[in-house]
Amino acid sequence: MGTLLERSFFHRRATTVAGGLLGMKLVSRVDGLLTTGMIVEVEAYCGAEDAAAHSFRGETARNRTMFQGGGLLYVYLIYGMHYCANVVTGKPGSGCAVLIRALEPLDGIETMRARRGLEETKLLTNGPARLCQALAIDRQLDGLDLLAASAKKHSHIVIEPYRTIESKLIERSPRIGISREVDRPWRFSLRHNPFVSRAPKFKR
DNA sequence: GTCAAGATTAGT
DNA sequence: CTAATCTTGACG
Repeated sequence: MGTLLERSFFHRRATTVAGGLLGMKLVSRVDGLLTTGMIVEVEAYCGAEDAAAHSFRGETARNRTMFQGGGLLYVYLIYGMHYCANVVTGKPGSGCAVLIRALEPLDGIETMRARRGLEETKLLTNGPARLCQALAIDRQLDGLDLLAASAKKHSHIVIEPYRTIESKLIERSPRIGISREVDRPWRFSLRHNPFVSRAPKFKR
């Protein structure tokens, strides 16, 4: 087991936390099955100052967790069929979070293959909804505290330090799949990592 | 109440 | 390129 992060790690700007999450290990224990992966791609979303964020227009039943403060897991359903996982950042009320977009599979790869119905390792966790399916993350886990890892809990999700990433290996680019605030370079990914969902692209 | 769009993915 | 699939938020 690795070291547990401090709450203060998450109480910073979403863009800062986003860069800090690269190289860390996302650990899932669901149904007694362990699956983990190194975070290689994320995107920052920040409340009232970011029209692309779910929290932009204030708190609703769906985005409630985004306003509960750093260190919680925010999970939402998109396109009626896919789940996406975010790490809430900032202080309560700020409505900021970091979307986990891709992982490099580490432990429990056979479990991931079974959940995804695929053999190809590269397609297991290289997308926000794909990694949720591989690690069995769904709306039931929304609001879970990433710092309250308890061996007693049937299911838990935690993040722990894994690799130190040099800043020169971090690439910033525009976020994917949004229609507002399209030029903000708030997507962070590890250069040369084959599990990044899509090659970074910039407007020309 | 009605309705279009959505932080995506898999398949043609 | 498009279907899949359904919740959410905007508007009246």
